[in-house]
Amino acid sequence: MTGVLEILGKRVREKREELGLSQEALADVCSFDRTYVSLIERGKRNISLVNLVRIAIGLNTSVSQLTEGIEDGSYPKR
Amino acid sequence: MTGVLEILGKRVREKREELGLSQEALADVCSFDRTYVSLIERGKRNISLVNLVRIAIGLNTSVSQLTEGIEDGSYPKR
DNA sequence: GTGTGACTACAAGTCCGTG
DNA sequence: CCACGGACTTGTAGTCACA
Repeated sequence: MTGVLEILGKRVREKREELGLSQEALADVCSFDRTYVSLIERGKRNISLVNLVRIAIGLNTSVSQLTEGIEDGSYPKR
Repeated sequence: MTGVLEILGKRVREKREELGLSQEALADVCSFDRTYVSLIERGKRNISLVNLVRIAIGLNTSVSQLTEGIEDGSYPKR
């Protein structure tokens, strides 16, 4: 019963490493702080939709791909 | 360029009306305030991922469906 | 039944640093 | 190169009275 944020973070990390980017490099592309990318990947931040789009673009993917199947068995704990 | 929030709001409204729900009824299902649903549908709120999941569940759909193709601002696209 | 502005509390996000 | 922390500013969450 992993939370949605952990699932997303895991996918972001996978995608990022596929592209051979460091957290800093990704942060640079998305104009995020380097520590923020770290927080997202570890599921520590409840990312907003517009930032989700920025990340998706930086990873050369789409929001719907990043969030595919994310609601199954993982209702947010608020 | 139409913002991603407007696109999302439009889809939420479409889905909601398809189900024959009022904003109040949807808000009830998602445990949101009635006015918050209104804000989302009008694209006035940069909704977070966990709330996106709640809305998706309340609408009997998925986050990835709601966010399909929103990153390039090309809404209808077919 | 819905749109809107305003409001407060707290999370998001930045910037400095450390091991 | 990354995890993590402290201190800080910006913005969202969530709600209300009223249009």
